[in-house]
Amino acid sequence: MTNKASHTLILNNIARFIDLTQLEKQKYLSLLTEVKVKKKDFLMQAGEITTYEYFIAKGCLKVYTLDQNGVPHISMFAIEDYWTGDISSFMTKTPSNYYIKATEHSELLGISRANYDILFQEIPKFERFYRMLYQRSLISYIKRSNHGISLTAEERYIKFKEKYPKIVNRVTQKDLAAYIGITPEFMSKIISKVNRS
Amino acid sequence: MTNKASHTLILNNIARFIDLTQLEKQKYLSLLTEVKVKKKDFLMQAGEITTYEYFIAKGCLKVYTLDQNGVPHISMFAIEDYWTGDISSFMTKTPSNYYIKATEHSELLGISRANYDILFQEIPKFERFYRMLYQRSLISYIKRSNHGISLTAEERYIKFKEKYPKIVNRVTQKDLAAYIGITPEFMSKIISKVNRS
DNA sequence: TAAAAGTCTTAAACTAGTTCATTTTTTTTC
DNA sequence: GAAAAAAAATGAACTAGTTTAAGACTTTTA
Repeated sequence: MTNKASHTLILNNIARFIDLTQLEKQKYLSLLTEVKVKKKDFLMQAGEITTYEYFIAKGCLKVYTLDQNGVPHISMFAIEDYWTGDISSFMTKTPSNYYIKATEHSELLGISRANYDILFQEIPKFERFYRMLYQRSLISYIKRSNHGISLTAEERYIKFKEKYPKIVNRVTQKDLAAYIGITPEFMSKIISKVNRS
Repeated sequence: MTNKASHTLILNNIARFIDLTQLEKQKYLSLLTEVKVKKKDFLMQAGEITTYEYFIAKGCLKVYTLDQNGVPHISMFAIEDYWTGDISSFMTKTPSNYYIKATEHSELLGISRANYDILFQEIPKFERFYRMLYQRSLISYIKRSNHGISLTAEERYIKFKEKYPKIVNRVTQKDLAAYIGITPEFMSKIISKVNRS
């Protein structure tokens, strides 16, 4: 993937919510850093203070925590045209509880915390962009937190397939289980049951 | 509660993130509507398009959905100094799935969708305010959705008590169960177990 | 391309949480 | 302040999801 392709992708993503002049586009792109992550490599690990937020131009990553027993719980899968990172660590400058690992070779555009602050000073329109981006994420996390406490595992799996048809076949069943919040064994049973019926 | 008290409260809430001039404060307050809700009355019901977002000056409300079986699932309890509503319905102008009911006599300040749009035109600083407000909410919902799939009911109850000590004694056990995501019977068992130990 | 490592499946025994039914306690209402 | 309604407690029978273990299949690596 050339520079150009990832730049087009991120500018289109931003154009959903705000219009930028040519100059603003150039300024914005100049604040970004290109990052490549090989499959199975970490973009970040728990304990670190996250100094970047990322846009995914290509690839797939999983964002997860490990509980007291070392069991992983996946917060999100991030694919092309998604944003990821640990917004809590990024904003509060405190150590993260999250790991972000590439499940495929991935190409990202990152913005540092310093540049994120500069961005709002130089192009205040970005307050609106992030206001709308966070608003949308909020809506989907509110829904997800409700599903977590009100639906059965089978219902959560069916919802996931409906909402993320592109992701469901791109990740392992084990990772899907860690996202749905069940054991891989039970995930296996659910999938064979749902496919049977 | 006088006008003044609720105005002071909401202006302080906003001052956490942005500074307003006297004129801006007046302009902002002029865009708000006072609403009172009696205990057990609805602020809104599923099926309606939500045209207001609310700041709670006094009281306590529960935001919940009903599932296929008519079982309630509480998304949040909103008390003084919190914001509430259905951000999804409010933004997309589509019918809500949520009910909001006062569990105590409550006094709110509401902003209509029309005034919300005017607000950003007249005082663009509010983009920043909402960017930061949504960012914070997002952080706490990301955490909550993780807890829903990774913690036991007892652990979720203990976390809730730690995070919301002011709310835990203000709502019924039944509503707490609907928030934690378990039956009232099992909530009762957990509470007697936790208090015993 | 063989070996190693990881993933998926299946099944039996187990546990966290539900359901249903009944009684006691607290809150609401007239 | 008595009666009615709602909330909380308790217990027995049940079910969704876990644990442990073992074998089959697939992917990665040298």
